[in-house]
Amino acid sequence: MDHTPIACSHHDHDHCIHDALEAARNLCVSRGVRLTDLRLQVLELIWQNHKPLGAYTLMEMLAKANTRRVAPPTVYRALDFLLEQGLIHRINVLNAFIGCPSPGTKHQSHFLICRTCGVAIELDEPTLNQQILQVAKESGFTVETQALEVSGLCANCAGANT
Amino acid sequence: MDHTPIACSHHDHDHCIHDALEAARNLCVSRGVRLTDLRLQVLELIWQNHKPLGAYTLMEMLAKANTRRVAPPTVYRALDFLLEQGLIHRINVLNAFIGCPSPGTKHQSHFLICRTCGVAIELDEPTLNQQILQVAKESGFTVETQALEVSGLCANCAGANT
DNA sequence: GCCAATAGGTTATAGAGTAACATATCTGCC
DNA sequence: GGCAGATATGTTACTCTATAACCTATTGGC
Repeated sequence: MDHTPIACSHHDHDHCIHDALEAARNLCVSRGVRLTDLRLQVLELIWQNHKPLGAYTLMEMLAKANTRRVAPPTVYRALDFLLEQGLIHRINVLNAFIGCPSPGTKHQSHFLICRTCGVAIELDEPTLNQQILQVAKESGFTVETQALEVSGLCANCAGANT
Repeated sequence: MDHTPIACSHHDHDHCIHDALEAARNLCVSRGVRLTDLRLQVLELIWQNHKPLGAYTLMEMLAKANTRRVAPPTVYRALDFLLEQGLIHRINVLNAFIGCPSPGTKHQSHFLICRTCGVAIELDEPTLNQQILQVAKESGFTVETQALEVSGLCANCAGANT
């Protein structure tokens, strides 16, 4: 059984971007929070592809897109907002950020990360989530957040090496 | 079912330290690599408790223990060695390092991390590991390393709040 | 239109990690 | 023992990541 993830396959990525921004707008309206120009722009840049982007990379991209140059706190505040709203995830192992394809629902932040092409594939496996919660429970541990970061080679990159 | 992890219970921690250092010495001898004074000292400091320590914290501890002041590359090289030998793990979400209680065997780096007391509990759940590998396989992904970092409250800290 | 709250701008600095090169120490070999 | 090559550590400087503190601008409700 081999289900190639969207992130790894040829696809209409404009569609991904459009959907993500649309979902973000709706979510922010329904929650009564403000998706400002800056926040939207940062989210759009993050969605440029399925690869996590660092804060400083985003700063450079902002500087090119706009005339204005943005200082670190500005971009970090936008990132903090997007994280709080569950619109993006932080990939700890890369110090980088990636868009969440299903904001508004539960986020366990489970990723497969390719060390060659840099793509990060978000998993949605309730069973895995349940098992982690179960294991934690057995240790008397109260789970607040989870971060599973599996590093290796995606199907494309592993295939190219053989 | 509730198995309080060692890290969270009262225990003879000198025993933990002793065992860890003994295991490290044996492992290094059997592999023909050099567990130098510095590396041993760093490992010992990391094992002071069951809480991850940052590289700069370790530097300060080294400076206090010895007269000599150690520069970042020195401590990072020791940490790199210990990581390579599987004697410690890196906790990405904390930018910190913690001793591995079972070096020499497979390391999946699965942790429960308490945000209050800072303790990090290493899990040893082959079933969980298998499931992660299975999920990755279904996406055609070749796993090289895993990092599961579950944050929340340990049994002690959760109990103290109720 | 005013006020309080929220968002963004600015400067400076803290924290984490590494590159590049110099020196020391440890082997194995003669 | 002494030498050579490999391994380990010291040193300086720097890059990358993130935040503190303070100020200004914008927004939305009254």
